[in-house]
Amino acid sequence: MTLRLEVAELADPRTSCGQCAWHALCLPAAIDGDDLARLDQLVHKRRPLRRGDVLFREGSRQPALFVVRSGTLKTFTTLPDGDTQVLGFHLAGEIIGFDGLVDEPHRATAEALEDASVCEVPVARLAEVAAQAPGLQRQVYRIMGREFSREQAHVVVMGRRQAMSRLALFLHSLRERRRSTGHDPDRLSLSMSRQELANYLGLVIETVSRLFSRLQALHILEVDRKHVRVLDPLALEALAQGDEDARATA
Amino acid sequence: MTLRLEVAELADPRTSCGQCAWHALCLPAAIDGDDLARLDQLVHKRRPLRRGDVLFREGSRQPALFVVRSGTLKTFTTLPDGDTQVLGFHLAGEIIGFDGLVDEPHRATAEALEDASVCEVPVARLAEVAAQAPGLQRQVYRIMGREFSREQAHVVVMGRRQAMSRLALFLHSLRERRRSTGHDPDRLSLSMSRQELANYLGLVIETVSRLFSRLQALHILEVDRKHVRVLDPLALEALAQGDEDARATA
DNA sequence: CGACTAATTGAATGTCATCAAGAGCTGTGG
DNA sequence: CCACAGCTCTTGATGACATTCAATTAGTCG
Repeated sequence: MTLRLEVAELADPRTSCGQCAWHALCLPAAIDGDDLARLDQLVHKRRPLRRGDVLFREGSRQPALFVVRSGTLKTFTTLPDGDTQVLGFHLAGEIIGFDGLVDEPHRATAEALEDASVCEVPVARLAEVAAQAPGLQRQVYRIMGREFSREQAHVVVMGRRQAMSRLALFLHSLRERRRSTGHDPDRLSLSMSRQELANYLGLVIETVSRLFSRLQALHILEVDRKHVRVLDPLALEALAQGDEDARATA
Repeated sequence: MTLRLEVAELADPRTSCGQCAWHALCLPAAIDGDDLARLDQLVHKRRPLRRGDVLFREGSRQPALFVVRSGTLKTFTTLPDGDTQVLGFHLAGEIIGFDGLVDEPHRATAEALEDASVCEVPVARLAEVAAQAPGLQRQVYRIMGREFSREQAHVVVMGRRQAMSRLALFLHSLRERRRSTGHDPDRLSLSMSRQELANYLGLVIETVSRLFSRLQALHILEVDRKHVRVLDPLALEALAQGDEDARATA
């Protein structure tokens, strides 16, 4: 049974943690029995989101974590001058909300890029249960470390000074995420707009558009709006590392 | 008694958590009595570092957090092509090591930029104690959220497309950190090299050097090697927001 | 079908990287 | 103490690449 086949189940708000497809990546990994039952109870909302819906807003206090069950969300922050910075795109299986963990208001706004569903886990009660379930506690730490690394990866992407390298690195990370969830890594669906992607990468929309065109001309990608097919992963890797004259190798 | 006067105390490896100047920012905040004593015991190493010493290395497994007591460290990661990316500069009072929290190897290397001292907190035993001390548990979460926000701030800096804006934003954040520890926010000491700063900002060293010269010519800064004096904070703010023609307002 | 938004493409400008040289520190040994 | 080597940092000239401005096309929704 692959993950792909479980879309219907993922959309069902009544699925318990024990049955959920994301079990291994999520909080309940490594716990069972009574602890699992308690966790299941405190995950009190499994709410559906429509495109554009806001899950939490900058400045709000709402100490909760959200597990993305299906769909994609973005998080972004607003600067004093009104500009925004996209901080991340969050695919199914990922967990967001660490920025407003305790007492601190959220520094980011989370918005659905497409129809999505999430589980809400109140931090206060999570902490209670975790205190009595060492396995859960470890898993909370593990996931935090994972999300922390994801942030660092974003910094690495933005640290590249060649626009092509940034986009290639981003596409590479998307491939990895697809692979880790059992999907075809060469078929990517970009749920964000060009504008949002450009912002995430620290570029302007025209540059991103041109890069996609160039990757298509080089027969490295096949681009159709939001659907991208990776024809030459090796060339993409080369570009990610800054080999500006990478040609299609296939 | 200001924090400035406690340098000697900070350097003393025998200082207990309860007496430490960073008490309020660190793990022991909001706990006391027996819990504090237990925490104190598990913080088993208070080791001094010399410039260039490596605290932990990329790929190593060593589930521990490190509290910077004095001095400055940098964390960086190495890319497949050998390039490095500086991920952060960590001043006294900050806590590092979240990227290798559980089971996962560290993705970053931590190195002292100057003589420094840190407390090491083994994660496994921290979790044990935290399970019995809700206040400590909350504090762990709080600090994680704080460090998470710091990472996001780095992304925001790199998201700016004007080099001047990035540097100004960085200097602004340094001022904030100075202020929050009770120091004069207008006297900054850059413990990192120009190269490391440039890398952190996603720029090359020459650009950073030119920016400092320009800020000095505009009478916004007074720069002497690693010592920077902020003459015009308002102009700096303006530059951070992208007002390219900010002039000294003082 | 028509209005609106998103994305692409083109031409010109500007900013930052690159290449290169020189100045300023730092440390070492005679 | 000074001389010299090695390093970091600064400054200048040039060019590449991303941004900006502008126009067109494609796609979406009423």
